[in-house]
Amino acid sequence: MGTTQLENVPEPKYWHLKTVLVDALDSEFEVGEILPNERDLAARFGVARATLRQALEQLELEGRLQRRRGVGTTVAPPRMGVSVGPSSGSWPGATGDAWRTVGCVEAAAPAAVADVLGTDADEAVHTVRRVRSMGGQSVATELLYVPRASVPGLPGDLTPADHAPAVLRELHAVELDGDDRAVELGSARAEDAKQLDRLPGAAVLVVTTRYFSGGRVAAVAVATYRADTCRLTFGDSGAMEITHHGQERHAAAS
Amino acid sequence: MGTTQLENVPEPKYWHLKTVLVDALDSEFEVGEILPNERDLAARFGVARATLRQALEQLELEGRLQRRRGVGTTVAPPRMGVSVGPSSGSWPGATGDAWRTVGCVEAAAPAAVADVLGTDADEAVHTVRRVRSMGGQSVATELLYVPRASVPGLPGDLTPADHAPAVLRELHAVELDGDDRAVELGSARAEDAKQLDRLPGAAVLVVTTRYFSGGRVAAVAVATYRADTCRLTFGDSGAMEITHHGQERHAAAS
DNA sequence: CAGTGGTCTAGACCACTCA
DNA sequence: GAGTGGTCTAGACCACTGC
Repeated sequence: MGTTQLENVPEPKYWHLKTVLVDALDSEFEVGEILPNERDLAARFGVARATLRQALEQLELEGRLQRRRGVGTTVAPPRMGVSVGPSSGSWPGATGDAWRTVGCVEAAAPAAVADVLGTDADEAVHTVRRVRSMGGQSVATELLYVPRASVPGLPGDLTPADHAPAVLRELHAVELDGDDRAVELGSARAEDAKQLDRLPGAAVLVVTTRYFSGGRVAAVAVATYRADTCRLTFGDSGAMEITHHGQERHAAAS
Repeated sequence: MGTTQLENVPEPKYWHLKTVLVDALDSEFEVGEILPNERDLAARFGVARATLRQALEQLELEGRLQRRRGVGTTVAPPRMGVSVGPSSGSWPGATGDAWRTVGCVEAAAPAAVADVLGTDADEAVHTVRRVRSMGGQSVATELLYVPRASVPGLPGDLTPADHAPAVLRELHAVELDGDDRAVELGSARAEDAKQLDRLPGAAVLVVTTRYFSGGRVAAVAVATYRADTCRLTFGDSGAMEITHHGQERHAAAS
């Protein structure tokens, strides 16, 4: 037959929608500009709102859009480059680091963390919560787990206000042999989402850092970064520090 | 009034569903076991299929589930730890690295890449495509961009089969000053998705590596890793290499 | 209060895998 | 061809923001 198989693999509508929207974003919109609302956009493209939303969700995941309930959808600025190490041989909480301590409790760590620390699953560890801000917005939250055995000199009677500083101070007295990092995709738990100004379940990059001392894991930090707004940079080697503020975005051909 | 505000913040159904499913996964299912189909699950929980799917999607994103069209939904194994550097001062394609070269073309790089390389937007660069496998499945694809200026000794007449090896060979003759990495969230383009055995749009971790030589960026690699199955590890410092094969998963309390 | 994005429903059809 | 997940629709209501 003469059928030339023009479109045997019709791509999904939301996928095509995405490319149309990306083109529009690149050519007709400025950063911070507000898009028409979802109902209007869906009508304009002749699709159901759910389909339009599927496209918007992916674009938000890719850091191209920012949506806020009750407000609207805006064009997002390029992702920020956030340095996550190596820490050049220093403990967290060293003077001048990018984190702000917001509290500290003593409680059992999650099973996965206790596993890495080598502590018992129900053993209480110092848990310091910290927040990292850049450009006026919170980009990450962190839980730093420090077993009691790693800070033997810590006094027993501490006011809540003194707890976190004391743990960090004791930590700095320990010799740090090195550290180790892993990055994976996660979704924000309710508590983290709140501090990151996102909804629960939002995509986050989870950075797990192991701090070694005396051949053991002396502390573990689990940091969750907003995946929509952050690009994590690992400044290995003594190479130049270019901050890459490209005018263009990822726009590879399919 | 005596109303004690029992549930002023009703969490979404899909969110609650997720926690129920995670508990079930942890207690009643084995890795690789196949779940009931979506229509049955939705009926069992008394929700619409779309709502059930919203929960499954997040669990798949978190690497807890694996869904395959025409087959079913299975319980995923823990994420693989994949080492992504630092490269200990060696170029890509060194003997013994984890990648398999699948082709090489000479074409204009995406704008974002040309920006980093410092080449003209329409300047053709050598583009080597590679694939990384672990445990019998493809976990990442990579495009390595090498400007002509970085491999001046490359002969002009190359068969397609010789192209990639020749580029890598020339590269190895260049002195490598250091490298640099950034990680961000992306979604798989059609071509990458195919090689990763995922659907287009699947969540991926994009690792951008800059290779420095002579004070310039001599090459750039853009690698996309399956976000559902991979945990990227950065083995900084000479610290011990623990491969962390925890029996327990992330299970932090809300 | 009007307008926004977030959640949810109850269907339908399609693309794919495998027996 | 039966059964699976993937896409899509046309509604509805809710939670939140800001005027």
